[in-house]
Amino acid sequence: MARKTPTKPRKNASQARSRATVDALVEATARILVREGFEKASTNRIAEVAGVSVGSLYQYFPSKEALVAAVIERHNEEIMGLVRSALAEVADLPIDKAVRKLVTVAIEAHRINPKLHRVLAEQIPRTGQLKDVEAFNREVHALVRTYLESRRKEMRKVDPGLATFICVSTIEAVAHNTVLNQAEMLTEKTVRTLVEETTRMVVGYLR
Amino acid sequence: MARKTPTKPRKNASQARSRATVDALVEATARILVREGFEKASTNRIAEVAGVSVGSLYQYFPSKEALVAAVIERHNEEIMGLVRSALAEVADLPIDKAVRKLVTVAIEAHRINPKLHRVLAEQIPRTGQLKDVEAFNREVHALVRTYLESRRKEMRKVDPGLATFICVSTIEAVAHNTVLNQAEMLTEKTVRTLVEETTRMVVGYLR
DNA sequence: AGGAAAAGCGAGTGAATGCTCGCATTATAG
DNA sequence: CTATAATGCGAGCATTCACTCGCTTTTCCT
Repeated sequence: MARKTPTKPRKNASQARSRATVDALVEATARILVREGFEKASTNRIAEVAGVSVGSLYQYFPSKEALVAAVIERHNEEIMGLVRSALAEVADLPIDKAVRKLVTVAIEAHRINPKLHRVLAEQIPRTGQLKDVEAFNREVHALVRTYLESRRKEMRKVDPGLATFICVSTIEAVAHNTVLNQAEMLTEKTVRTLVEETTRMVVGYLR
Repeated sequence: MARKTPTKPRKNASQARSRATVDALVEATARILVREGFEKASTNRIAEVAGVSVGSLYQYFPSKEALVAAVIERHNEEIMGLVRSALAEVADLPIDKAVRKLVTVAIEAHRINPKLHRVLAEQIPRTGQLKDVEAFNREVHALVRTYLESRRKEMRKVDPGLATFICVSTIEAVAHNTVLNQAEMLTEKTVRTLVEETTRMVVGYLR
């Protein structure tokens, strides 16, 4: 005997098969977004690419939006993982070492899947995921700010909130533009130079 | 006697009335994008808001995309006007004065119409306007780079291309995030502090 | 084995929307 | 004033697409 009504309206995957279906759907959505663009990502096409029927799609996702949201969440978790562990790793290092690490990680994070990152950035406002992404942003700011405050001795007198804002904006922008504009023609040497220069700028600013 | 076929397929407005129609359409598109969002910007709705019929719309714009492109172009011209004149004004000034001015102008440019700026930024890839926006970006880079090269004496040894990239990215990001995140609660004092801090960072980096 | 629940199916529905086309109205030229 | 071009109109066509529903197949449990 099962809980609730026999026809569960939606969500929840209990058997292994259905979990695979859910994964396939999310994966297919991501692939289509990257390879064919947002407009081609119709529910029918997603189901087709996932090797699943539309009906099944709607058993796990109440709407197309929910699918895109799932992709966004997966991608954000991936990035936040990198950022969190970088900041933990860096907690006891002096400012210059820490900034260098953070710049490096920012670029790495953007390189995970640049095209997906781009498409998602464009689609976030549409999915009502703005709130979640803002939360994600606030977490980054809070973590960086905490670090900066713990290193006040090495720094000149600055408003920590303002300094965090400027540093995070700068690092994020350099990483973003580097990966998205300069396409895939990024030699290791170029990246290293860029990291050095950005680090120099930020560190110079902080002390 | 007129040139060409009597039924001109599209484009071109010769009489005053039709120029007004074109303007109304572009203006209506911008208003809808800002006030109701991209998805509400159907051709029927645009025509309605412009006080014009769909048929007339299609006499001047071959597609919905073309309309959005026109809005983008108008907005970009507005911004480029600011940027060009700022860079001209700044050509003979030392680095610190110049950077301060550029940061100020960047924030001003973003404040022209923040909501429109946001919506357009999201929609650009969809309209095939990417190329035009890249051109616009390249112009900014070229102008800044020329300035920086003319001031080499005041600077440490840096690759001018790299320095331009980092400076433009930074200034753009700070302006962007300031206007888009901090909403409209921007006191003049906050803005001034931000300009000072950003200027300090960039100038410190350059020399 | 057999029954029930879970998972899967896909043709079909209804609504939205980009765009066309034949006609009406307004402006211009002779 | 009249003919012709320019501009404007808006009902409706064609298409796309999110989503539903009745049904079949697979899995689980005893």
